[in-house]
Amino acid sequence: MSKVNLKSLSNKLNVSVSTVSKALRGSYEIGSDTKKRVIDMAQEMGYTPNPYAGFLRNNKSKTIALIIPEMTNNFFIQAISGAESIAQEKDYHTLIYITHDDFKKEESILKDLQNGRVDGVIMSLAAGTKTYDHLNELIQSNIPIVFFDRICHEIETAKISTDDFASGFNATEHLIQNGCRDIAYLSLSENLSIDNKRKQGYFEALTKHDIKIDNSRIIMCGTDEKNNYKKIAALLKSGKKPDGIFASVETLAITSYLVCNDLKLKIPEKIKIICFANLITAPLLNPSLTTITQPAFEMGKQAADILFKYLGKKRTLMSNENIVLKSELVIRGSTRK
Amino acid sequence: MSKVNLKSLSNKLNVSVSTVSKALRGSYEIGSDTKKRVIDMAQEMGYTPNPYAGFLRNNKSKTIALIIPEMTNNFFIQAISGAESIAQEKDYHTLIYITHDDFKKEESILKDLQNGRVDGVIMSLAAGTKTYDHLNELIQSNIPIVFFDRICHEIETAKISTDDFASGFNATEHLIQNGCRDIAYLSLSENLSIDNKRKQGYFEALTKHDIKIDNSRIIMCGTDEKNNYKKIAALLKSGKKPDGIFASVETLAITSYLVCNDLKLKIPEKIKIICFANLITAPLLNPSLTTITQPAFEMGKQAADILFKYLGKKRTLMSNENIVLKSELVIRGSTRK
DNA sequence: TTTATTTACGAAAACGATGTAGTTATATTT
DNA sequence: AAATATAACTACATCGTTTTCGTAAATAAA
Repeated sequence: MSKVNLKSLSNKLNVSVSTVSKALRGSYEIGSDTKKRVIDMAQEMGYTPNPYAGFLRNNKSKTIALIIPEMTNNFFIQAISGAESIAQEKDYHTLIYITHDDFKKEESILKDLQNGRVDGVIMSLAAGTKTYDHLNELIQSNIPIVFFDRICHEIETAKISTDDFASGFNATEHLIQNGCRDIAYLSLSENLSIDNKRKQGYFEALTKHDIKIDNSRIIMCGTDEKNNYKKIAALLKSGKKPDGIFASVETLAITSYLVCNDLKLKIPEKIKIICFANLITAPLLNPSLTTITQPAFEMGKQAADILFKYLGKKRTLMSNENIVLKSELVIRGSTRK
Repeated sequence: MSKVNLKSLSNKLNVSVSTVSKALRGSYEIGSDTKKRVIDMAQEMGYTPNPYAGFLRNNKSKTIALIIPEMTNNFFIQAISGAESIAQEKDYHTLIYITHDDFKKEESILKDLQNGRVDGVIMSLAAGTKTYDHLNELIQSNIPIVFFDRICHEIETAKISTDDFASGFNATEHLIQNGCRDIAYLSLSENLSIDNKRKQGYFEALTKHDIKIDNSRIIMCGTDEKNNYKKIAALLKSGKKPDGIFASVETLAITSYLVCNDLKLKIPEKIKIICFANLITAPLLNPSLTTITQPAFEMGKQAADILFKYLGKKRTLMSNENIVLKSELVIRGSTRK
């Protein structure tokens, strides 16, 4: 199958390459009969433009990048699903990158995007990210970034997040109201602002209800499941185990459930669990899991919307919008009094 | 930030563009001192090559496409996760497309890929796909396709699947051995070979155990959750409801659970459920869900491996490999006798 | 009829990187 | 010293588009 491009079309039709190009783009410069001839022939020969030629010419790739920390978290799946749906609507293509919460990987991915491979980036920070030079460099290369969920306050750009402080507060207060007095907070990473805000909300609720803050109840988990299991198991095996667990992310709640299963610790009788999660199976778990559920799909959509709004305009600076959506506390069996 | 490209580098260094290019690619034609000068300057100015220029020149994009039917299925998430991990290893970029099980969408996505946007495609067919012209066209445009799971037998290329017939047989026999005599099969789509094979396995097991095949027990579900709910609810509300359900995909089992919850139908006492699934929460459900679990991550990896092996070689035809991995039957509470 | 305008097209220069085919020097061989 | 080889570079065409700038013919205005 020989290549069909503008040149081969122009040969067949005995017109110039520019005429073919203009005809296909519907330029007013081309007569309507010629236009039809060209379009028909293009159809017949199955012409599709070489995307990269156009990108090179216009410095526009019609491609965006989605950068997420991991795939084993329904929140991110739903969020990229939302972003992808908008991209598809806008006839954009979507590159996906997983950082596995590794700073080095995030850095190298961004570097790879610097020279115009994408028109824009939608991302959520890796847990391991503490410095932001790589982000600034990308923006200085004229590639806009929209953050969602794990946003970076230090960068001036658009950010979509949820009311993490309030949610952390509500989750904790919900546990307290259902009888918990000694609540452990399972943290994913100290680097993440969302984690810190959730934790601040947790502190605030404890304070409000006159419960002494005990820093040993902040369990520093991470991305290594086995390690998390060990830490949570140690917590729940200890003599003075907590009566409530507030897991900052989905996987930590799942691991907590597994530990409780293995230790034959009854939820919610012996310990109550609440968790940030977008699990479809949350209502079907044993017991059903009380969650703070973020509007993940909507967040992805809005992130994409903002990005495309910006891409439509010409080269102003991306504004420092800070969109905050509300999460929903869905009360289920795991926190029953 | 003005653009840094070969030309701007060559200006700074007072050498030609070709020298810069060759120096950066380590050509033997360039003296070692010049080489160092160039490389240092490139480093200093933060040069990264414009990807599209190279693609245009070499007709290679270092990009692959992952095309999947949906994201609300952990199988696909794990599979693309596996494929992405290999792509990242090989320094390839990964475009992702969701067909939402829609043939038209699949068709238009493939058309969009035809002119060299990607070097290869890894995909799973949409449930709505019955004709394969769009697939053949892509291959004729010299873009190789590797199928996984929802493979297309009609196309000569590499395919990664699991032992669906055997799994269907085993799942059904497992139900029978635990006392079921009237098993409903929840089908996703008649178009999909995997669905048909699973169903054939189901038939075979029924026959082996002298259970009459009843075609009204084949419930044609689809991608519309609400509709599935209605159909399953109708099935379980009817006077002669089945004593076992074999769900061909994850979501159908989840919906079945929801229906049973709402109808207060006890699993596994009143009805047993088994399902193809890659749910992390399967052991935590109420009751824990017996699954046939496919090696999804491994399938994605192998699909990518084969694709890259082919991309490494020069332009032979893609061989008609048919790799079949084994799924695992994980017995849990939902099929307990 | 002469001059301006419109219509419909073509030539050619980008976009940025690569690689072939020169072109100088310098070094080596005869 | 002349011929040849080698080292180290440069010029330029190329990939497939898009787009600016021409330009010729046809039409309209003077």
